[in-house]
Amino acid sequence: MSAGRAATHAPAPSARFDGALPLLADAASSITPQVLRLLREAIVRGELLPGRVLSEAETARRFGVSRQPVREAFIKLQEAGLLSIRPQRGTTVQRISVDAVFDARFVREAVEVAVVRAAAEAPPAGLGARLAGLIAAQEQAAAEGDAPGFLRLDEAFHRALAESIGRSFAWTALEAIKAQMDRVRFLSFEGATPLPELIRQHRAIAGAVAAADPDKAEAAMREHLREILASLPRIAEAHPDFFEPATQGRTTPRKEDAP
Amino acid sequence: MSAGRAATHAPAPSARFDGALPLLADAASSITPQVLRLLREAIVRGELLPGRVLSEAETARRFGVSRQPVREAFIKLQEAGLLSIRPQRGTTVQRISVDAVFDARFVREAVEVAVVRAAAEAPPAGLGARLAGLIAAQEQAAAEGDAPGFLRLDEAFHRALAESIGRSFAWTALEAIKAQMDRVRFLSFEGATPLPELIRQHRAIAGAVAAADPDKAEAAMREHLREILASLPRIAEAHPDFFEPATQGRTTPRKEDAP
DNA sequence: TCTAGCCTACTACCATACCAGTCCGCCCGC
DNA sequence: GCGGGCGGACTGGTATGGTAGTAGGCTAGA
Repeated sequence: MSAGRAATHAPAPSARFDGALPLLADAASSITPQVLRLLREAIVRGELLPGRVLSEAETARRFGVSRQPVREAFIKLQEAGLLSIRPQRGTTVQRISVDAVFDARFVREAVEVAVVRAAAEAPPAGLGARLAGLIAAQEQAAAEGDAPGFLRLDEAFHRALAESIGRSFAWTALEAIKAQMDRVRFLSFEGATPLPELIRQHRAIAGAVAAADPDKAEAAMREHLREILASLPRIAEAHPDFFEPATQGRTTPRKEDAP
Repeated sequence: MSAGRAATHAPAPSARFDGALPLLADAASSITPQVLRLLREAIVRGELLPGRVLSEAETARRFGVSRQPVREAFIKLQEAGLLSIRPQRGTTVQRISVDAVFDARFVREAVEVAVVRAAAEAPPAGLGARLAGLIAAQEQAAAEGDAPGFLRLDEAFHRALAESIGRSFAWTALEAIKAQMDRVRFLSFEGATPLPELIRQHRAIAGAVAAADPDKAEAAMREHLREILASLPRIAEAHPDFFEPATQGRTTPRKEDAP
Protein backbone atom coordinates (compact mmCIF):
# COMPACT_ATOMS: atom_id res chain seq x y z
CA MET A 1 0.00 0.00 0.00
CA SER A 2 2.71 2.47 0.86
CA ALA A 3 5.52 1.16 -1.26
CA GLY A 4 6.15 4.53 -2.81
CA ARG A 5 5.63 6.82 0.10
CA ALA A 6 9.21 7.96 -0.33
CA ALA A 7 8.81 10.89 2.06
CA THR A 8 8.39 13.65 -0.45
CA HIS A 9 8.21 16.37 2.14
CA ALA A 10 8.42 14.65 5.49
CA PRO A 11 9.62 17.14 8.12
CA ALA A 12 13.12 15.77 8.27
CA PRO A 13 13.14 12.69 10.50
CA SER A 14 16.06 14.13 12.35
CA ALA A 15 16.89 11.20 14.57
CA ARG A 16 16.13 7.73 13.32
CA PHE A 17 14.18 5.37 15.48
CA ASP A 18 16.65 2.63 14.74
CA GLY A 19 16.08 -0.08 17.27
CA ALA A 20 15.30 2.40 19.98
CA LEU A 21 11.76 1.24 20.46
CA PRO A 22 11.59 -2.40 21.41
CA LEU A 23 8.82 -4.41 19.87
CA LEU A 24 5.94 -5.80 21.81
CA ALA A 25 6.67 -9.00 23.60
CA ASP A 26 3.77 -9.91 25.80
CA ALA A 27 1.07 -11.27 23.53
CA ALA A 28 -1.13 -12.16 26.47
CA SER A 29 -1.88 -8.78 27.92
CA SER A 30 -3.52 -5.89 26.15
CA ILE A 31 -1.67 -3.95 23.51
CA THR A 32 -2.52 -0.38 24.44
CA PRO A 33 -0.79 -0.32 27.85
CA GLN A 34 2.31 -1.90 26.37
CA VAL A 35 2.55 0.72 23.65
CA LEU A 36 1.90 3.42 26.22
CA ARG A 37 4.62 2.22 28.53
CA LEU A 38 7.21 1.85 25.80
CA LEU A 39 6.49 5.29 24.37
CA ARG A 40 6.52 7.00 27.75
CA GLU A 41 9.81 5.42 28.70
CA ALA A 42 11.31 6.37 25.37
CA ILE A 43 10.28 9.98 25.84
CA VAL A 44 11.25 10.28 29.49
CA ARG A 45 14.60 8.65 28.85
CA GLY A 46 15.26 11.03 26.04
CA GLU A 47 15.31 8.44 23.28
CA LEU A 48 12.55 10.35 21.57
CA LEU A 49 13.76 13.91 21.60
CA PRO A 50 11.56 16.98 21.98
CA GLY A 51 10.27 18.18 18.64
CA ARG A 52 10.36 14.70 17.22
CA VAL A 53 7.44 14.06 14.86
CA LEU A 54 5.46 10.92 15.59
CA SER A 55 2.56 9.97 13.38
CA GLU A 56 -0.02 7.47 14.49
CA ALA A 57 0.37 5.46 11.32
CA GLU A 58 4.15 5.27 11.38
CA THR A 59 4.26 4.35 15.05
CA ALA A 60 1.67 1.67 14.45
CA ARG A 61 3.76 0.18 11.66
CA ARG A 62 6.82 0.26 13.86
CA PHE A 63 5.16 -1.68 16.63
CA GLY A 64 3.35 -3.95 14.22
CA VAL A 65 -0.08 -3.03 15.54
CA SER A 66 -2.98 -1.02 14.24
CA ARG A 67 -3.44 2.69 14.72
CA GLN A 68 -6.07 2.19 17.38
CA PRO A 69 -3.91 1.29 20.39
CA VAL A 70 -1.28 3.78 19.30
CA ARG A 71 -3.89 6.48 19.19
CA GLU A 72 -5.07 5.75 22.71
CA ALA A 73 -1.51 5.78 23.97
CA PHE A 74 -0.92 9.11 22.23
CA ILE A 75 -3.94 10.61 23.95
CA LYS A 76 -2.71 9.58 27.37
CA LEU A 77 0.75 10.90 26.64
CA GLN A 78 -0.77 14.19 25.62
CA GLU A 79 -2.59 14.39 28.94
CA ALA A 80 0.71 13.78 30.68
CA GLY A 81 2.18 16.69 28.78
CA LEU A 82 4.64 14.55 26.86
CA LEU A 83 3.07 14.77 23.41
CA SER A 84 1.41 17.53 21.47
CA ILE A 85 -1.40 16.35 19.21
CA ARG A 86 -2.55 18.85 16.64
CA PRO A 87 -5.44 17.54 14.53
CA GLN A 88 -4.71 17.22 10.84
CA ARG A 89 -1.23 18.60 11.49
CA GLY A 90 0.76 16.05 13.33
CA THR A 91 1.94 14.81 16.68
CA THR A 92 5.25 15.84 18.16
CA VAL A 93 7.17 15.16 21.33
CA GLN A 94 6.46 18.10 23.56
CA ARG A 95 9.33 20.36 24.43
CA ILE A 96 9.92 20.65 28.14
CA SER A 97 8.27 23.69 29.62
CA VAL A 98 10.15 25.06 32.59
CA ASP A 99 6.88 26.45 33.91
CA ALA A 100 5.19 23.07 33.61
CA VAL A 101 8.02 21.42 35.48
CA PHE A 102 7.70 23.87 38.35
CA ASP A 103 3.94 23.50 38.31
CA ALA A 104 4.41 19.77 38.61
CA ARG A 105 6.79 20.23 41.50
CA PHE A 106 4.37 22.55 43.28
CA VAL A 107 1.65 19.91 43.24
CA ARG A 108 4.02 17.09 44.03
CA GLU A 109 5.56 18.97 46.91
CA ALA A 110 2.15 19.75 48.38
CA VAL A 111 1.09 16.12 48.28
CA GLU A 112 4.35 14.61 49.39
CA VAL A 113 4.67 17.00 52.29
CA ALA A 114 1.21 16.00 53.45
CA VAL A 115 2.20 12.35 53.14
CA VAL A 116 5.45 12.66 55.02
CA ARG A 117 3.85 14.72 57.77
CA ALA A 118 1.17 12.09 58.25
CA ALA A 119 3.82 9.39 58.35
CA ALA A 120 5.88 11.31 60.88
CA GLU A 121 2.91 12.08 63.10
CA ALA A 122 2.35 8.39 63.67
CA PRO A 123 5.24 6.38 62.22
CA PRO A 124 3.78 3.08 61.01
CA ALA A 125 5.48 -0.05 62.25
CA GLY A 126 8.03 -1.48 59.86
CA LEU A 127 8.36 1.70 57.82
CA GLY A 128 11.80 2.47 59.20
CA ALA A 129 13.18 -0.88 58.14
CA ARG A 130 11.54 -0.59 54.76
CA LEU A 131 13.05 2.81 54.07
CA ALA A 132 16.45 1.73 55.37
CA GLY A 133 16.42 -1.19 52.98
CA LEU A 134 15.58 1.03 50.02
CA ILE A 135 18.29 3.50 50.94
CA ALA A 136 20.84 0.70 51.16
CA ALA A 137 19.81 -0.49 47.72
CA GLN A 138 20.13 3.06 46.43
CA GLU A 139 23.68 3.25 47.74
CA GLN A 140 24.56 0.10 45.88
CA ALA A 141 22.95 1.35 42.65
CA ALA A 142 24.83 4.63 42.99
CA ALA A 143 28.10 2.80 43.60
CA GLU A 144 27.55 0.73 40.48
CA GLY A 145 26.59 3.76 38.44
CA ASP A 146 23.19 2.24 37.68
CA ALA A 147 21.24 5.41 37.01
CA PRO A 148 17.95 3.86 35.84
CA GLY A 149 18.07 1.49 38.78
CA PHE A 150 18.57 4.39 41.14
CA LEU A 151 15.56 6.22 39.72
CA ARG A 152 13.43 3.13 40.22
CA LEU A 153 14.54 2.87 43.82
CA ASP A 154 13.98 6.57 44.32
CA GLU A 155 10.44 6.11 43.13
CA ALA A 156 10.00 3.12 45.43
CA PHE A 157 11.13 5.25 48.35
CA HIS A 158 8.47 7.87 47.79
CA ARG A 159 5.83 5.29 47.07
CA ALA A 160 6.65 3.45 50.28
CA LEU A 161 5.96 6.60 52.26
CA ALA A 162 2.49 6.96 50.74
CA GLU A 163 1.70 3.29 51.17
CA SER A 164 2.77 3.34 54.77
CA ILE A 165 -0.07 5.67 55.68
CA GLY A 166 -2.61 3.89 53.51
CA ARG A 167 -2.56 6.57 50.85
CA SER A 168 -1.05 4.78 47.91
CA PHE A 169 -3.58 6.64 45.83
CA ALA A 170 -1.70 9.85 46.57
CA TRP A 171 1.33 8.48 44.76
CA THR A 172 -0.80 7.12 41.93
CA ALA A 173 -2.26 10.56 41.43
CA LEU A 174 1.22 12.00 41.17
CA GLU A 175 2.45 9.58 38.55
CA ALA A 176 0.98 11.48 35.63
CA ILE A 177 2.49 14.67 36.97
CA LYS A 178 5.86 13.24 37.76
CA ALA A 179 6.72 12.48 34.16
CA GLN A 180 7.50 16.14 33.62
CA MET A 181 10.07 16.09 36.39
CA ASP A 182 11.51 12.74 35.37
CA ARG A 183 12.41 14.03 31.94
CA VAL A 184 14.52 16.73 33.51
CA ARG A 185 16.14 14.25 35.83
CA PHE A 186 17.21 12.08 32.93
CA LEU A 187 18.68 15.06 31.17
CA SER A 188 20.49 16.08 34.33
CA PHE A 189 22.39 12.87 34.76
CA GLU A 190 25.26 14.40 32.88
CA GLY A 191 26.13 16.78 35.64
CA ALA A 192 23.63 17.47 38.36
CA THR A 193 23.02 16.70 41.98
CA PRO A 194 25.34 13.81 42.83
CA LEU A 195 23.54 10.68 43.90
CA PRO A 196 25.19 10.53 47.33
CA GLU A 197 23.62 13.89 48.11
CA LEU A 198 20.17 12.60 47.15
CA ILE A 199 20.73 9.54 49.30
CA ARG A 200 21.71 11.79 52.19
CA GLN A 201 18.42 13.63 51.77
CA HIS A 202 16.50 10.37 51.71
CA ARG A 203 18.19 9.45 54.92
CA ALA A 204 17.22 12.78 56.46
CA ILE A 205 13.59 12.19 55.51
CA ALA A 206 13.59 8.67 56.88
CA GLY A 207 15.29 9.82 60.05
CA ALA A 208 12.77 12.59 60.69
CA VAL A 209 9.89 10.19 60.12
CA ALA A 210 11.42 7.63 62.48
CA ALA A 211 11.93 10.40 65.05
CA ALA A 212 8.25 11.30 64.72
CA ASP A 213 9.17 14.89 63.90
CA PRO A 214 6.67 16.16 61.29
CA ASP A 215 8.23 19.60 60.95
CA LYS A 216 11.67 18.18 60.34
CA ALA A 217 10.25 15.64 57.91
CA GLU A 218 8.44 18.36 56.00
CA ALA A 219 11.55 20.48 55.75
CA ALA A 220 13.62 17.53 54.58
CA MET A 221 11.08 16.63 51.93
CA ARG A 222 10.86 20.17 50.63
CA GLU A 223 14.63 20.44 50.41
CA HIS A 224 14.77 17.12 48.59
CA LEU A 225 12.14 17.99 45.99
CA ARG A 226 13.78 21.33 45.29
CA GLU A 227 17.22 19.83 45.02
CA ILE A 228 16.04 17.54 42.27
CA LEU A 229 15.39 20.53 40.04
CA ALA A 230 18.28 22.63 41.26
CA SER A 231 20.15 22.09 38.04
CA LEU A 232 17.15 22.88 35.84
CA PRO A 233 18.27 26.37 34.78
CA ARG A 234 21.68 25.03 33.86
CA ILE A 235 20.17 22.19 31.89
CA ALA A 236 17.75 24.46 30.08
CA GLU A 237 20.68 26.59 29.08
CA ALA A 238 22.73 23.65 27.89
CA HIS A 239 19.89 22.16 25.82
CA PRO A 240 17.87 25.11 24.58
CA ASP A 241 16.30 23.05 21.82
CA PHE A 242 14.77 20.65 24.34
CA PHE A 243 12.87 23.41 26.11
CA GLU A 244 10.01 25.75 25.40
CA PRO A 245 11.58 29.02 24.41
CA ALA A 246 9.18 31.49 25.98
CA THR A 247 8.20 31.82 29.62
CA GLN A 248 4.71 32.66 28.56
CA GLY A 249 1.79 33.17 30.88
CA ARG A 250 3.93 33.84 33.91
CA THR A 251 3.95 37.51 34.74
CA THR A 252 6.72 37.46 37.29
CA PRO A 253 9.23 34.76 38.12
CA ARG A 254 8.25 33.08 41.35
CA LYS A 255 10.67 33.31 44.18
CA GLU A 256 10.20 29.74 45.30
CA ASP A 257 10.91 28.44 41.83
CA ALA A 258 14.52 29.48 42.20
CA PRO A 259 15.73 27.54 45.19
CA MET B 1 -29.08 -4.64 12.00
CA SER B 2 -30.25 -5.18 15.51
CA ALA B 3 -33.96 -4.95 14.98
CA GLY B 4 -34.53 -8.05 17.01
CA ARG B 5 -32.00 -7.70 19.74
CA ALA B 6 -34.88 -8.02 22.17
CA ALA B 7 -32.61 -8.22 25.20
CA THR B 8 -32.90 -11.88 25.91
CA HIS B 9 -30.67 -11.77 28.93
CA ALA B 10 -29.50 -8.22 29.23
CA PRO B 11 -28.63 -7.48 32.85
CA ALA B 12 -31.90 -5.75 33.53
CA PRO B 13 -31.66 -2.14 32.30
CA SER B 14 -32.99 -1.04 35.65
CA ALA B 15 -33.47 2.62 34.91
CA ARG B 16 -34.21 3.78 31.40
CA PHE B 17 -32.15 6.48 29.84
CA ASP B 18 -35.26 8.29 28.72
CA GLY B 19 -34.20 11.70 27.58
CA ALA B 20 -31.69 12.00 30.34
CA LEU B 21 -28.72 12.31 28.02
CA PRO B 22 -28.97 15.33 25.76
CA LEU B 23 -27.84 14.91 22.22
CA LEU B 24 -24.79 16.53 20.80
CA ALA B 25 -25.24 20.10 19.73
CA ASP B 26 -21.92 21.56 18.70
CA ALA B 27 -21.11 20.18 15.30
CA ALA B 28 -18.04 22.34 15.01
CA SER B 29 -15.86 21.00 17.77
CA SER B 30 -14.70 17.46 18.19
CA ILE B 31 -17.10 14.75 19.25
CA THR B 32 -15.08 12.94 21.89
CA PRO B 33 -14.88 15.81 24.40
CA GLN B 34 -18.58 16.49 24.04
CA VAL B 35 -19.46 12.88 24.77
CA LEU B 36 -17.03 12.89 27.66
CA ARG B 37 -18.50 15.99 29.21
CA LEU B 38 -22.09 14.84 28.87
CA LEU B 39 -21.38 11.44 30.33
CA ARG B 40 -19.37 12.82 33.22
CA GLU B 41 -22.08 15.30 34.11
CA ALA B 42 -24.70 12.60 33.91
CA ILE B 43 -22.76 10.39 36.28
CA VAL B 44 -21.77 13.12 38.72
CA ARG B 45 -25.30 14.48 38.84
CA GLY B 46 -26.64 11.05 39.53
CA GLU B 47 -28.61 10.69 36.32
CA LEU B 48 -26.63 7.57 35.55
CA LEU B 49 -26.81 5.59 38.74
CA PRO B 50 -24.03 3.39 40.10
CA GLY B 51 -24.25 -0.12 38.75
CA ARG B 52 -25.84 1.08 35.56
CA VAL B 53 -24.63 -0.92 32.53
CA LEU B 54 -23.34 1.18 29.63
CA SER B 55 -22.19 -0.50 26.46
CA GLU B 56 -20.10 1.29 23.89
CA ALA B 57 -22.49 0.39 21.11
CA GLU B 58 -25.68 1.43 22.87
CA THR B 59 -24.22 4.71 24.06
CA ALA B 60 -22.98 5.41 20.55
CA ARG B 61 -26.45 4.83 19.14
CA ARG B 62 -27.95 7.09 21.77
CA PHE B 63 -25.67 9.97 20.91
CA GLY B 64 -25.87 9.29 17.22
CA VAL B 65 -22.12 8.87 16.85
CA SER B 66 -19.80 5.97 16.21
CA ARG B 67 -18.38 3.75 18.91
CA GLN B 68 -14.94 5.27 18.59
CA PRO B 69 -15.46 8.58 20.43
CA VAL B 70 -17.59 6.82 23.00
CA ARG B 71 -14.80 4.39 23.68
CA GLU B 72 -12.29 7.16 24.25
CA ALA B 73 -14.68 8.91 26.59
CA PHE B 74 -15.21 5.66 28.49
CA ILE B 75 -11.49 5.25 28.98
CA LYS B 76 -11.13 8.71 30.47
CA LEU B 77 -14.08 8.15 32.74
CA GLN B 78 -12.51 4.95 33.93
CA GLU B 79 -9.34 6.82 34.82
CA ALA B 80 -11.44 9.27 36.78
CA GLY B 81 -12.92 6.37 38.71
CA LEU B 82 -16.41 6.91 37.39
CA LEU B 83 -16.67 3.87 35.13
CA SER B 84 -15.53 0.30 35.43
CA ILE B 85 -14.52 -1.29 32.12
CA ARG B 86 -14.16 -5.05 32.17
CA PRO B 87 -12.99 -6.44 28.83
CA GLN B 88 -15.46 -8.69 27.10
CA ARG B 89 -17.84 -8.29 30.03
CA GLY B 90 -19.21 -4.82 29.97
CA THR B 91 -18.90 -1.32 31.34
CA THR B 92 -20.75 -0.15 34.39
CA VAL B 93 -21.02 3.04 36.37
CA GLN B 94 -18.68 2.66 39.32
CA ARG B 95 -20.18 2.56 42.75
CA ILE B 96 -18.83 5.25 45.02
CA SER B 97 -16.01 4.03 47.19
CA VAL B 98 -15.86 5.81 50.51
CA ASP B 99 -12.15 5.12 50.62
CA ALA B 100 -11.66 6.64 47.19
CA VAL B 101 -13.55 9.74 48.22
CA PHE B 102 -11.36 10.23 51.25
CA ASP B 103 -8.26 9.55 49.18
CA ALA B 104 -9.41 12.25 46.81
CA ARG B 105 -9.94 14.63 49.67
CA PHE B 106 -6.50 13.91 51.06
CA VAL B 107 -4.83 14.92 47.81
CA ARG B 108 -7.13 17.84 47.24
CA GLU B 109 -6.63 19.15 50.74
CA ALA B 110 -2.86 18.92 50.40
CA VAL B 111 -2.86 20.89 47.16
CA GLU B 112 -5.46 23.45 48.14
CA VAL B 113 -3.78 24.15 51.44
CA ALA B 114 -0.54 24.81 49.62
CA VAL B 115 -2.38 27.12 47.24
CA VAL B 116 -4.18 29.09 49.90
CA ARG B 117 -1.03 29.42 51.99
CA ALA B 118 0.85 30.80 49.01
CA ALA B 119 -1.97 33.22 48.32
CA ALA B 120 -2.08 34.39 51.93
CA GLU B 121 1.68 34.82 52.15
CA ALA B 122 1.55 37.44 49.43
CA PRO B 123 -2.06 38.31 48.61
CA PRO B 124 -2.19 39.17 44.92
CA ALA B 125 -3.78 42.46 44.01
CA GLY B 126 -7.41 42.20 43.01
CA LEU B 127 -7.91 38.79 44.54
CA GLY B 128 -9.98 40.14 47.40
CA ALA B 129 -12.46 41.77 45.07
CA ARG B 130 -12.61 38.68 42.88
CA LEU B 131 -13.42 36.41 45.80
CA ALA B 132 -15.94 38.85 47.24
CA GLY B 133 -17.75 38.94 43.91
CA LEU B 134 -17.88 35.16 43.74
CA ILE B 135 -19.17 34.90 47.30
CA ALA B 136 -21.89 37.43 46.54
CA ALA B 137 -22.93 35.40 43.51
CA GLN B 138 -22.97 32.29 45.67
CA GLU B 139 -25.31 33.96 48.13
CA GLN B 140 -27.67 34.79 45.33
CA ALA B 141 -27.57 31.25 43.94
CA ALA B 142 -28.20 29.88 47.42
CA ALA B 143 -31.12 32.23 47.90
CA GLU B 144 -32.62 31.10 44.63
CA GLY B 145 -32.06 27.46 45.45
CA ASP B 146 -29.91 27.06 42.34
CA ALA B 147 -27.82 24.10 43.43
CA PRO B 148 -25.94 23.44 40.16
CA GLY B 149 -25.22 27.14 39.87
CA PHE B 150 -23.83 27.17 43.38
CA LEU B 151 -21.53 24.26 42.63
CA ARG B 152 -20.21 26.06 39.57
CA LEU B 153 -19.52 29.16 41.64
CA ASP B 154 -17.93 27.05 44.34
CA GLU B 155 -15.59 25.63 41.76
CA ALA B 156 -14.85 29.11 40.43
CA PHE B 157 -13.90 30.19 43.94
CA HIS B 158 -11.30 27.49 44.35
CA ARG B 159 -10.01 27.96 40.84
CA ALA B 160 -9.63 31.68 41.41
CA LEU B 161 -7.35 31.01 44.35
CA ALA B 162 -5.07 28.83 42.25
CA GLU B 163 -5.06 31.28 39.38
CA SER B 164 -4.23 34.17 41.63
CA ILE B 165 -0.84 32.70 42.46
CA GLY B 166 -0.16 31.61 38.88
CA ARG B 167 -0.82 27.95 39.62
CA SER B 168 -3.93 27.29 37.60
CA PHE B 169 -2.31 23.97 36.79
CA ALA B 170 -2.80 22.93 40.40
CA TRP B 171 -6.55 23.19 39.96
CA THR B 172 -6.41 21.46 36.59
CA ALA B 173 -4.59 18.56 38.19
CA LEU B 174 -7.33 18.29 40.79
CA GLU B 175 -10.18 18.16 38.32
CA ALA B 176 -9.87 14.47 37.63
CA ILE B 177 -9.75 13.80 41.35
CA LYS B 178 -12.57 16.10 42.27
CA ALA B 179 -15.20 14.10 40.39
CA GLN B 180 -15.25 11.58 43.20
CA MET B 181 -16.12 14.27 45.73
CA ASP B 182 -18.63 15.96 43.45
CA ARG B 183 -20.72 12.83 43.19
CA VAL B 184 -21.10 12.79 46.93
CA ARG B 185 -21.97 16.45 46.98
CA PHE B 186 -24.78 15.94 44.51
CA LEU B 187 -26.16 13.12 46.55
CA SER B 188 -25.94 15.22 49.68
CA PHE B 189 -28.12 18.02 48.42
CA GLU B 190 -31.06 16.33 50.02
CA GLY B 191 -29.93 17.07 53.50
CA ALA B 192 -26.37 18.06 54.14
CA THR B 193 -24.31 21.08 54.99
CA PRO B 194 -26.54 24.08 54.36
CA LEU B 195 -25.25 26.41 51.71
CA PRO B 196 -25.05 29.44 54.03
CA GLU B 197 -22.56 27.52 56.14
CA LEU B 198 -20.40 26.80 53.09
CA ILE B 199 -20.57 30.45 52.13
CA ARG B 200 -19.50 31.41 55.62
CA GLN B 201 -16.48 29.15 55.23
CA HIS B 202 -15.64 30.71 51.88
CA ARG B 203 -15.78 34.08 53.54
CA ALA B 204 -13.44 32.86 56.26
CA ILE B 205 -10.95 31.68 53.67
CA ALA B 206 -11.14 34.91 51.71
CA GLY B 207 -10.79 36.92 54.91
CA ALA B 208 -7.70 35.05 56.04
CA VAL B 209 -6.09 35.48 52.63
CA ALA B 210 -6.88 39.18 52.60
CA ALA B 211 -5.44 39.47 56.11
CA ALA B 212 -2.25 37.77 54.88
CA ASP B 213 -2.57 35.13 57.58
CA PRO B 214 -1.40 31.80 56.09
CA ASP B 215 -2.06 29.74 59.19
CA LYS B 216 -5.61 30.99 59.50
CA ALA B 217 -6.16 30.49 55.77
CA GLU B 218 -4.89 26.94 56.01
CA ALA B 219 -7.14 26.15 58.94
CA ALA B 220 -10.16 27.64 57.19
CA MET B 221 -9.48 25.64 54.04
CA ARG B 222 -9.06 22.39 55.93
CA GLU B 223 -12.29 22.94 57.81
CA HIS B 224 -14.08 23.72 54.56
CA LEU B 225 -12.88 20.65 52.70
CA ARG B 226 -13.80 18.41 55.61
CA GLU B 227 -17.20 19.99 56.02
CA ILE B 228 -18.05 19.10 52.43
CA LEU B 229 -17.84 15.42 53.27
CA ALA B 230 -19.20 15.67 56.77
CA SER B 231 -22.45 14.07 55.72
CA LEU B 232 -20.76 11.24 53.83
CA PRO B 233 -21.38 8.51 56.42
CA ARG B 234 -25.03 9.47 56.63
CA ILE B 235 -25.37 9.47 52.85
CA ALA B 236 -23.63 6.14 52.51
CA GLU B 237 -26.09 4.73 54.98
CA ALA B 238 -29.09 6.20 53.21
CA HIS B 239 -28.02 4.96 49.76
CA PRO B 240 -26.20 1.68 50.38
CA ASP B 241 -26.67 0.58 46.78
CA PHE B 242 -24.74 3.61 45.51
CA PHE B 243 -21.63 2.72 47.47
CA GLU B 244 -19.02 0.03 47.50
CA PRO B 245 -20.05 -2.41 50.16
CA ALA B 246 -16.70 -3.41 51.58
CA THR B 247 -14.06 -1.17 53.14
CA GLN B 248 -11.40 -3.28 51.54
CA GLY B 249 -7.71 -2.59 51.61
CA ARG B 250 -7.89 -0.28 54.58
CA THR B 251 -6.65 -1.99 57.70
CA THR B 252 -7.77 0.60 60.19
CA PRO B 253 -10.14 3.52 59.82
CA ARG B 254 -8.19 6.74 59.68
CA LYS B 255 -8.79 9.23 62.38
CA GLU B 256 -8.74 12.23 60.07
CA ASP B 257 -11.29 10.69 57.77
CA ALA B 258 -13.93 11.14 60.42
CA PRO B 259 -14.03 14.85 61.02
C1' DT C 1 -36.75 -32.74 38.82
C1' DC C 2 -32.14 -31.72 38.39
C1' DT C 3 -27.87 -30.96 35.90
C1' DA C 4 -24.32 -30.53 32.38
C1' DG C 5 -23.18 -28.62 28.19
C1' DC C 6 -24.19 -26.33 23.87
C1' DC C 7 -25.81 -21.95 21.83
C1' DT C 8 -26.69 -17.48 21.16
C1' DA C 9 -26.31 -12.87 21.99
C1' DC C 10 -23.77 -9.86 23.92
C1' DT C 11 -19.12 -7.46 25.41
C1' DA C 12 -14.70 -4.71 24.63
C1' DC C 13 -10.49 -4.89 21.85
C1' DC C 14 -8.19 -4.52 17.63
C1' DA C 15 -7.96 -3.69 12.62
C1' DT C 16 -9.35 -1.35 8.63
C1' DA C 17 -11.75 2.20 5.73
C1' DC C 18 -13.17 6.75 4.91
C1' DC C 19 -13.17 11.72 5.75
C1' DA C 20 -12.04 16.73 6.12
C1' DG C 21 -8.31 19.62 6.99
C1' DT C 22 -3.36 21.06 6.47
C1' DC C 23 0.93 21.93 4.22
C1' DC C 24 4.54 21.75 0.93
C1' DG C 25 6.26 21.41 -3.82
C1' DC C 26 5.20 22.19 -8.35
C1' DC C 27 3.62 24.76 -12.22
C1' DC C 28 1.61 28.36 -14.70
C1' DG C 29 0.89 33.16 -15.60
C1' DC C 30 2.84 37.53 -15.19
C1' DG D 1 12.76 35.63 -12.29
C1' DC D 2 9.02 35.47 -9.38
C1' DG D 3 4.50 35.22 -7.03
C1' DG D 4 0.16 32.80 -6.48
C1' DG D 5 -2.97 29.11 -7.19
C1' DC D 6 -3.32 24.15 -7.25
C1' DG D 7 -2.60 19.23 -6.52
C1' DG D 8 -1.30 15.53 -3.86
C1' DA D 9 0.31 13.30 0.05
C1' DC D 10 0.27 13.61 4.50
C1' DT D 11 -2.25 14.39 9.27
C1' DG D 12 -5.58 13.01 13.08
C1' DG D 13 -10.79 12.19 13.74
C1' DT D 14 -14.51 9.31 12.89
C1' DA D 15 -17.01 5.26 11.19
C1' DT D 16 -17.23 0.48 10.42
C1' DG D 17 -15.74 -4.38 10.16
C1' DG D 18 -13.87 -8.50 12.40
C1' DT D 19 -12.39 -11.34 16.52
C1' DA D 20 -11.82 -13.66 21.00
C1' DG D 21 -14.02 -14.08 25.12
C1' DT D 22 -17.92 -14.08 28.49
C1' DA D 23 -22.30 -15.49 30.43
C1' DG D 24 -26.85 -16.78 30.85
C1' DG D 25 -30.78 -19.27 28.67
C1' DC D 26 -32.21 -23.52 26.80
C1' DT D 27 -32.23 -28.22 25.89
C1' DA D 28 -30.92 -32.94 26.19
C1' DG D 29 -29.96 -36.46 29.22
C1' DA D 30 -30.11 -38.84 33.73
